[in-house]
Amino acid sequence: LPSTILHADLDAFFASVEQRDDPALRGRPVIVGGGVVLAASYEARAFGVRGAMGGRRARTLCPHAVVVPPRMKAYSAASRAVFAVFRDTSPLVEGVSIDEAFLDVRGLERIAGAPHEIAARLRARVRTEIGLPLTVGVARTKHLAKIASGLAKPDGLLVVADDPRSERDFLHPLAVERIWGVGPKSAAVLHAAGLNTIGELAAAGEDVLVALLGRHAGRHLHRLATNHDPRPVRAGRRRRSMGSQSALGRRARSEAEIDAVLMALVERVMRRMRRAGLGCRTVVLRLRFGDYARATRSSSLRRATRRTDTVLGLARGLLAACAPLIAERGLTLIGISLTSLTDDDGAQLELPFDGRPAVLDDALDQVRDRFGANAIRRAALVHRTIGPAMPTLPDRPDEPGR
DNA sequence: TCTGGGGTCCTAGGACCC
DNA sequence: TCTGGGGTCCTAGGACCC
Repeated sequence: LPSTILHADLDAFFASVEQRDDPALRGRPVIVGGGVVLAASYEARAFGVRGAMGGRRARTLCPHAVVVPPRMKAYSAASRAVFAVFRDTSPLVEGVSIDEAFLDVRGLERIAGAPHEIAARLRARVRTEIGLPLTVGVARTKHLAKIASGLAKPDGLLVVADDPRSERDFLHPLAVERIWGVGPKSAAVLHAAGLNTIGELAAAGEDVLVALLGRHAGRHLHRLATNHDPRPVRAGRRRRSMGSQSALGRRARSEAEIDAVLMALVERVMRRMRRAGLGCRTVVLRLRFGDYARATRSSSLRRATRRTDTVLGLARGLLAACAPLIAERGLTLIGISLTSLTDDDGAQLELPFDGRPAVLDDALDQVRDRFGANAIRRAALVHRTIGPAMPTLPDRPDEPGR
C-alpha cells in the first residue's frame, strides 16, 4: 500500500485565526484565553508558552504577548471553511477535532496527482482561500501520518516513504511520548521500565507492554511501535456525546448559585442538541471539588429525550445527591454531558382512540411498528392501570431506567 | 503550572436475563 | 435447591487528545 493518508493539522489554530483577522497581531506573540492558555502563536511558543498553561505563568514568560479573549464562533466558522476544502480535496475525510483531520487520497492519482502533490496543493489552498497555515503529514498509516505532521510543524509538509525500512527508521528513534495515546501517566510507567524510544517498545514485546499498561493499551502500543496500524480513514463518524461545563473558581458558592450555573449549562447544551437534531438517554453530571479531584454521576432514561426540563430535572437530582460531598469539599467546576445520543426525538405518537377494539388494534400496530413490541407491553400495563378512557398511548420518555 | 472547555475510548463491578 | 456460562446495560472512574 502506498502512502496515501494525509494528516492535516492547522497550526496554533485559535491564535492563527486571531492573527488573520487582526493584522496588528501578525508576527507578534499572541495568547488566546485569559485564565488558561487555549492557544499560543508560534511567536509566543518561542518564549516557552504552551497550551493549558496558567495565564499568569504565560504572561511572566512572555510579558509583551498580546492576550485576546477566545472567539469560539470565529473558530467554528474557520473550521467549517477549512473542512470544506478538505472535502473538496478528497471524498474520504475523517475529522479528528476542530482543527485536524485525516484524508485518504487513494485512487486520486489520475485526477489530482501524487499524494505529496495533493498535500502541497491543499496547504496552498487553505493558505490563500482561508488565510491559515496548515501542516500536513503524508504516510501509509494514520499513526505515521499523525507523527509526521507533528514533526513538520509549523507550516510544513512531511512525507514518509512507504517502504518498511524508511518507516522503521522514521519511527524507532522517536520518544514514546510521540505516540498518539501515550500521555504523562503511560510515559512515566514506560520510563520507569527503562523504555524511552518507540524502537525500545517494539523490542520489548507485547507481553511486557500488556503487563505495564493493561491489555488493551499494551496491545495497542505494541502494534503501533511495531508499525502495525490498519485503522482506515473513516468518514462520517457520529458524535457520541455533547456537553457543557463551567469552572467556578475557588470562591465558595451557595446552592442557589450552583443551581443557576447548572440551569444555564443545561440550557446551553440543550440548545446545541436541538440545533443538531439530537436526543439523549443518559445525563452525566461532572464535578470538580476544591482539591481538584473529579467525580461523575450519571442517570439514564429508558428512552431518549430532547426536553430541557427532563434533563434539568435529572441533573438536579444527581446534584442533590452530591450536596454533602460538595458542602464538605467545595466545588470548582460543574459540567453536564449528554450521552447515548439518538436522532430519535422520543416523540410521542398521537393516535385516535374512541374505545372501539378495532381502533385500538390499529393503534397498537402502529406503536409496534414505531417502537417495537416492548412498547406494547408497557402501554398495555398503563392501559390496564388507567383504564380505557386514556386518549393517547404515552411513550413516557421521562421515566428513569434501572 | 494553582488549573478551560470540548471531546474519545477503555475498564470493571453489579444487576439482570437466558 | 444449587450451579454454570454468556450476554447486555448501567454506573463510576481514568487516561488521553486538542
